[in-house]
Amino acid sequence: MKPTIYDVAKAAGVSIATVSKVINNTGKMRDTTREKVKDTMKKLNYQPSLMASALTGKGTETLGLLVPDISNPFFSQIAKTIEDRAHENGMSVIICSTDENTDKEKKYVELLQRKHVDGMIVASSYHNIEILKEVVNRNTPLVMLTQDDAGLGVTSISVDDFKGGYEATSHLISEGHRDIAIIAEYAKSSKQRIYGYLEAHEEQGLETSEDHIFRTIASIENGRESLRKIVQKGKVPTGIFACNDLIAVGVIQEAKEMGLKIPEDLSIVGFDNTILATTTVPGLTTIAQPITEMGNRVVDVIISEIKNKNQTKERILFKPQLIIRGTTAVVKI
Amino acid sequence: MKPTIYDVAKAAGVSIATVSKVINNTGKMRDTTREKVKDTMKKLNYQPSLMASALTGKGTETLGLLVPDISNPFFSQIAKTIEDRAHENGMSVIICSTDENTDKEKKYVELLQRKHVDGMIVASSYHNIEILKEVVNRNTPLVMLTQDDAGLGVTSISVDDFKGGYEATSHLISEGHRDIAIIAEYAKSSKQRIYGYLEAHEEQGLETSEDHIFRTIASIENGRESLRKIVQKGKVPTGIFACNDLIAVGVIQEAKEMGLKIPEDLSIVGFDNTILATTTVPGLTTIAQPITEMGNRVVDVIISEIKNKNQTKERILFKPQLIIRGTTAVVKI
DNA sequence: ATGAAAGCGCTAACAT
DNA sequence: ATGTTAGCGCTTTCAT
Repeated sequence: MKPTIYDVAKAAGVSIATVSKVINNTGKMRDTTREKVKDTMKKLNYQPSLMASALTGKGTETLGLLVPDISNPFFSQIAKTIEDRAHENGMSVIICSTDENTDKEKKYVELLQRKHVDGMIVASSYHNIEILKEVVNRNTPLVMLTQDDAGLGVTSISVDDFKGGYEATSHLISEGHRDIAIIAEYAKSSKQRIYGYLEAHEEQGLETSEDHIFRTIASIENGRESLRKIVQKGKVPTGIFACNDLIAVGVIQEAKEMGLKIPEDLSIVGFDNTILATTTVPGLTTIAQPITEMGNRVVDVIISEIKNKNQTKERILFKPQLIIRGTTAVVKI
Repeated sequence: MKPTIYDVAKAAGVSIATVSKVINNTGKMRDTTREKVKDTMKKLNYQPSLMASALTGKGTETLGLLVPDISNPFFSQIAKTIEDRAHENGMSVIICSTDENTDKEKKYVELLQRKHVDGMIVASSYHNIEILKEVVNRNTPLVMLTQDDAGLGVTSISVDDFKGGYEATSHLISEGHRDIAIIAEYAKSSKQRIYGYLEAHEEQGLETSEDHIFRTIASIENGRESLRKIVQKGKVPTGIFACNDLIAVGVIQEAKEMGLKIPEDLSIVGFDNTILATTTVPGLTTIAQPITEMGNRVVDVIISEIKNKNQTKERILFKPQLIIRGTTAVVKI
């Protein structure tokens, strides 16, 4: 079965200390010895146990990533860049989908701690703050992605949600829309997007009303349902700002089934600029998050925190970018 | 910092053996003792180290999952169900995207072994068979997903690719298409789909030619490029069977830019039935893989292999299902 | 019913 | 230059 350091030592005729040294490329020794050990490692197909070494104080070289749902394209896309960057740095990542469920979050966070992950990236939004605080107290580097720091005093990386909401809404307003609904998520980030939505209206001296603000959880089905709710409320708005692409797609699909023409009868702006935004017809006008940059950055940050703890914490906001495609147009009079 | 079993033992006034027993719910002891220990575990917020226990022979409660690319919706969707099912069974999963790169596969497989994963699910297609053999030899349960067993003698779970290819093609043929191209991947599964494509033709006494078989790697961009190549070759076929939805979407997009009407000028069938198939316009006719069932099944299998090794190995084929949407129509005369 | 102690595979000080 | 040894946090057998 799996050879251990002892097997290698015996086969190479040296002590385990020597083997350990060649594994870690530390210490000094005769070149011939090093070669001999390397050879026998290869011959035995020896693979040092990361668990054993982690137990002696070294890291586990694994990162934990908490997302709401890995099957949501936004998260799978960002997970991919996180994974790539992590591997470039010799780390792998355990992905957990919380389904925006506080119990699951708790369970997964504890699990990740028991697995001794070297750091945790939290891109999931429902929080049991106490749990996360525990993590921080226990000195496990933790950074928030797509989220504010929830009062934890950790660094957070996200897009400028306020600005994104502002730009999405301003675009609609500039096209003449005066009756704009917003479908947000429950997450904090959505709150900022709502504020941006409000700000854009206010700036133009436009009224807003609670009636135009809807909330749901990200999924195509929920997007459809939201549109149904909006329509039930009475007058159909001319524009909808959906706080993510998944919801926007749902709105598009439902609108079509209702016989609403897009963008003639209804303009839609999404958020995220995932792969979905390019596959709808018309293409989805949306607010792009710099997914790759954010993913890379978050692992850079967490790795530097792992290397030398107590880095200064920051709140990093990336610039959102309005991508105009076909789901928005000048409002019909 | 993190409390250990010693801290708990000391605080509770018992030995670590006793604490271990309550952690694992083994052995007998006075109820009061058990309670006392439980209480102090709670008070100290103690979380047993999985690494330490793994080192003593228990499992790591971790599964490794190798996929070509987690940002491909098919894989992120199946990863989600795998993750869910795994967690239901107290296991978490480390996901690695190989990018269909043999070197990466090798690197990740070794990594996963060093991390002592209890089992590995391989849904990635380019194989360094030797590496995988090593895994099997070392007695780490391994099951192939979406792939045949590559001569490893392990159980494999996939859709019936041959049948899927046959049905996709037959559908096109039944709509009157006589000039059908196929865009496949390099994977083994694609080979089966090609055979299905061939079979469907043969059954109808229709000619086929190598000229109509194209290969690429799954991505929208490669789908677009493939269509360009097909067009360059001369006569544009009336039907295209793309071996996955991503490629199909690329074909649709490129076709539109070329001014080709879908399905009037070109009928398209995809494969997978991912979220993308519902967002295109028209909706994508595609071959559905039972993603949830396959995902659940694969973890059930691997878990039973982990529990009692040497399960009988099988080749499990799920039934594909043709989902007719809007990208296919009777051929124009 | 409870505890002492050996051992899992490795690292890192300390000897030689 | 190389080896000895004491942990790391836990499980498990064997005593008590």
